[in-house]
Amino acid sequence: MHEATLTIGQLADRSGVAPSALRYYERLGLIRAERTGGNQRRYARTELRRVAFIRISQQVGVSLEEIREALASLPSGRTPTPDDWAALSRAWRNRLDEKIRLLGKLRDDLDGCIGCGCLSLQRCTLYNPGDALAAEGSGARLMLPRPGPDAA
Amino acid sequence: MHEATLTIGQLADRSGVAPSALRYYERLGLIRAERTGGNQRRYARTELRRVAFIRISQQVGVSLEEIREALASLPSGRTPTPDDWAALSRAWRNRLDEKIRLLGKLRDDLDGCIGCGCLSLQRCTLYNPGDALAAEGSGARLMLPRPGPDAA
DNA sequence: CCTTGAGTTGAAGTGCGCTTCAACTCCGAG
DNA sequence: CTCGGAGTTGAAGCGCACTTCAACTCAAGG
Repeated sequence: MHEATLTIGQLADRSGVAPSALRYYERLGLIRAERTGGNQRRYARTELRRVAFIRISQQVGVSLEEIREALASLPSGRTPTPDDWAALSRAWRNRLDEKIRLLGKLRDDLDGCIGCGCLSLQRCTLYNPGDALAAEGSGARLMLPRPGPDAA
Repeated sequence: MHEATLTIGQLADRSGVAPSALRYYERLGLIRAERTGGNQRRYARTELRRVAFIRISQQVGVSLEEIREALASLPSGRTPTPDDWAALSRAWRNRLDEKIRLLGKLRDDLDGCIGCGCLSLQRCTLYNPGDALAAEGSGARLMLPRPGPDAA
């Protein structure tokens, strides 16, 4: 009881993430696991934190690849300290702030567009997400929606 | 010569949405087009507004299916008036407000968690998927509680 | 030892939001 | 009338984030 490591089922239960997803994360290099003699995964408890970070980041709209890159900034040799995590979280916080700001702008623009009836026009600030984001965000690439790269 | 209707290429140029996407939207019932004798699509200019609404909504993280439902609330008989659009936009505005609120909460929680080191714990408000901050990105995924016979 | 439930793998499937392709038609300028 | 770019279709493919499946092994209780 309360052992040093977790089975995949235990990690799944505690994190709320399906085992299949955890295996998938591992394949992508987002989390790690040791193996028992019988080849079963055993997770260090710190992996719980990584999984939490992954899910939280996803809620902010970050892709797994980007999350992988972020996690790669954690020290590989030692167990990450609270400071290590704080550094990551700060970066995400900026992302959140920027995202909140953009949504606020979108909302205000939407209000404006209700009044002016310009909803269909490109010149409307609502309708040029790329420019609007690039023009103002020092935080760089934010919430470009899914549409393909050459939707031009 | 500023004609009454637009070809798919014209609509694509003016809306910034690829023709293939426009056909896809039509298949899903998000936009409509008349046909020429030769079976080519001709779009009423009001479709521009629908397309704009679609793209804006996607930025807020709404799925095409939900957008379809929203658009279905527009009057089918007549051309939607500014008031019709305003009603839709108001609903979206609420959505934006809610989303902004959730992101703010996420940010504050993240701050709190940096301090308390609870990033890995379920009791952390960050980690409660119930809020379904659906994020944008590839298809709004709900963080479904794991399917399966947990209860069984 | 036997059984049972949890875990293992690679491969294939799913859903969304499209894009690409092949094969064909339309339409307007010359 | 010819030509070529724009348009048409259904079917297939893609990228992401997973899930499901089949076939198998492991681990622990009786």
